[in-house]
Amino acid sequence: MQKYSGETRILVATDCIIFGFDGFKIKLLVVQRGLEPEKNKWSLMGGFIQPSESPDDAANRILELRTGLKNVYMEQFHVFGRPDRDPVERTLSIAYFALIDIHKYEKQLSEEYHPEWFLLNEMPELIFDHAEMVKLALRQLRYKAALHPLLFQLLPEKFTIPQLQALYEGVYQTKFDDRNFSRKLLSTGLLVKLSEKDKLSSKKGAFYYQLDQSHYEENFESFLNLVPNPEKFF
Amino acid sequence: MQKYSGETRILVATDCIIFGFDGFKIKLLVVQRGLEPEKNKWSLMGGFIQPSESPDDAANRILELRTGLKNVYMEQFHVFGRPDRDPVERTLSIAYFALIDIHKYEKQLSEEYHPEWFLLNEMPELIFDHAEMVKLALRQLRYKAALHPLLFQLLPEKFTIPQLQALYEGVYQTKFDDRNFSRKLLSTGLLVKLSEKDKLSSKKGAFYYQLDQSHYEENFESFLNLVPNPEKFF
DNA sequence: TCAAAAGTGTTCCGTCTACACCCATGT
DNA sequence: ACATGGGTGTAGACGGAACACTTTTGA
Repeated sequence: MQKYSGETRILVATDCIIFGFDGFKIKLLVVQRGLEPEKNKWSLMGGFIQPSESPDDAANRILELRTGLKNVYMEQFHVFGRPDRDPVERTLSIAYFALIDIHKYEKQLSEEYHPEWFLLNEMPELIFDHAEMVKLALRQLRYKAALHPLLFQLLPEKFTIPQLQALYEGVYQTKFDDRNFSRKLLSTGLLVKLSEKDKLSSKKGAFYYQLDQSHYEENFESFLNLVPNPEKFF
Repeated sequence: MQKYSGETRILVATDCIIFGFDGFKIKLLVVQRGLEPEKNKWSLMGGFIQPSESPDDAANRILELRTGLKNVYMEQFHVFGRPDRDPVERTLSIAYFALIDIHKYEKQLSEEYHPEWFLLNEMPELIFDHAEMVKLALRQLRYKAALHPLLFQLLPEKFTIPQLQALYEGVYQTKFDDRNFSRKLLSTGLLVKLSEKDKLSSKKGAFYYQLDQSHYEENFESFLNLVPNPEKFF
């Protein structure tokens, strides 16, 4: 079978937006770009799709190549395609995003491209339209996290309710009522209480919980209401 | 500035999934494919992105080219990129979807590619992975329509509440309680009651309403609850 | 004993559901 | 008069918001 003739083929890249939580703040992972133009400037982890790989495969390969991170669940969320978004040559970019527990992946991070975590409001200037991508990804994150039990994934195996609350407060840049938050959270039935307590952040100590994995998977699409008035944040 | 060397460029298409409502049922618009392979088989409206157009522009151009439809608000929703999805040559497809009032666009439809509306459960076989695209788009439609005032757009300027309910019931393939539906709907404040009644479908007659346009625009992102237990439908 | 953080109880209120019932009108 | 579909009223369950209060323990 012959090819489609007379049509223009285009470079297609994927860019990965990786949000992480270190227990206190939400951060974004960026690397130093390895090729001209804009070499050594801060950039999302990006690269070109190869002839025989799917966009999902490309995103995973590129993330590992640039940072060393493996087995991160990323979701495709938008194609950026302004014809002039890359000054060198027209390039479409399929953007992916993910959320991770920074400590859990700490050891995997390779130094080759100098990956670095930045606080959202201390982000350096990013190349091309990457700042716009981050903005849209954050919006998407807030949207999904307001409706579904998504942020639970950013925490270590065992975590306390105040930690999870800090995470939500980080994502939405606001404060929630501790008392209602914990009650709502427990009422979801997604958590299993452990006997151990975390005594570091308070005198009373907060019980550790872990995800009820099977419950979590079957309720992943269910609607939560941990964030009051979510539309306020979009 | 030179080009990126050593990278493979890929064909990129857009495909448009157009859902329509004729007052009774939800339908999908498809055309007969104009080129080999699979020429004359049923297909979504698709075509290749040109060098200097954005994906959004391409989707609009292609929709008009294939069907004659102009000024349809479409939303990008997913990239389909399995390397072998097009047997001729690797092609990525950026899928767009939209919802329209069939009657409103009836006159614009051009006959060149034999566009035709099919009921969702009477769809012919579609080429490539187009059936999968439709399935995902329908899921997306149900998701968004359960949360936001989206379906209102599918109706003519003036419409009755039972008509709107029939539309929701078509999208979710189920029945809602008429009494609660109309009360919830009115409580959104998005509708303006007209003095005229539609007497065709009942003896008592149902009042016509129209969208309160300014309200609608500012509340487009607000959350509705016209669909009980929406997670049931995903 | 006091301070600090975790977490529970309680009250108020608005919203959803289910369903009885009333309304308007063509036949 | 009565059948038909359009719509309102109402009672009970439920869940969220606000906030007083109790619990635990280190200093």
